[in-house]
Amino acid sequence: MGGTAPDVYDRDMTGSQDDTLLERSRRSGLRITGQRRVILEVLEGATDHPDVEELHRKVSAIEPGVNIATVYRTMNTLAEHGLIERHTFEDGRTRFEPAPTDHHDHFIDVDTGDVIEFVSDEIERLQEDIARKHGFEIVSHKLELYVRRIKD
Amino acid sequence: MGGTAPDVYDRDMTGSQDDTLLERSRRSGLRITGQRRVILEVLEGATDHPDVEELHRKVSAIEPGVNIATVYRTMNTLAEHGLIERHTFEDGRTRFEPAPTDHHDHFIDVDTGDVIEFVSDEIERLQEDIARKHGFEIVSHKLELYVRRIKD
DNA sequence: CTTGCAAGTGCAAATCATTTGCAACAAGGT
DNA sequence: ACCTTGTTGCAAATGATTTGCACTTGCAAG
Repeated sequence: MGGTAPDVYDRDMTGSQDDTLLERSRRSGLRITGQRRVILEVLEGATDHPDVEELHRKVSAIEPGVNIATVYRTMNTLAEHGLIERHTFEDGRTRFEPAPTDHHDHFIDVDTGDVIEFVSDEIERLQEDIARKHGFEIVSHKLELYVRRIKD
Repeated sequence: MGGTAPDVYDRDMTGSQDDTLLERSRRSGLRITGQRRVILEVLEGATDHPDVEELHRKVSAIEPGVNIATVYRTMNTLAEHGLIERHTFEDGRTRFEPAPTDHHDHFIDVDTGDVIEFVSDEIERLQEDIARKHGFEIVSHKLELYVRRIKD
């Protein structure tokens, strides 16, 4: 039974310094500007998968005057450097999350719009099998389960 | 990259009423206008999952003068009636396919852009399990495997 | 510290995909 | 043939995202 649900994300890296988005950005050679610092902070603190507008709102709450075009540009830059991941769910809007260390898929609660992450090695394995059976190798994949909470 | 032209539309008319998009649309109470007839024809003949522009191009080739807004509106109407399905892959554009009789998922060939359908009951079942384990019931889902052909 | 300059930013205008208001039109029942 | 109502064309409106341009600012080298 590989059914344990890993809901806890362990950010603690043994011995190493912090592995914040900010540090990783710096290491990627990005310039750390005032507005970027805030954007990164917000991004890191977000448990959900915010879209640009949401980010811009939260960023503006901390430091007003940051243009939304800057948020757009920053997201693009970060994505190019592999520091964040873009998602496009059914709703159309593009949403982001800090680059995950381990792969995971998403539940999208159709009632609340919430996005919840989950992992299943079994499914991952099954996907490989199927792809191979069709003569493909998997480059990446996306699994989205649009769900509704069961009430009892 | 339109590539190879798929022009064999084999329609089995054995004996009784066919189950074309056109017929199903008629049954759904939609008015069959000249432009719709063409759009439906193109849609049915498409093996790939065309986007609006692609559709409009192909439709225009058969009958010029069909406005792209009409294609957009028709796709929305068809989708509302469950006659086609909308997809949003990584590329951003919204693409369509005639409503599948049985559920399936997609391989997207990252080199060619081709979209190939596949089914796996095993995966379907596994998804149910996982959702239930998290206290959800599945409303719908989307599985996209971005793949590359294995050459040996 | 200064300083130079490329990277980053603000702002507005431009793009892209998609939608919509409205007047003209036509499908399909009567 | 007639009427009602769904459809269409067109152009203008949206909404999300990008871009040109002039102006800052990080930051590394002096």
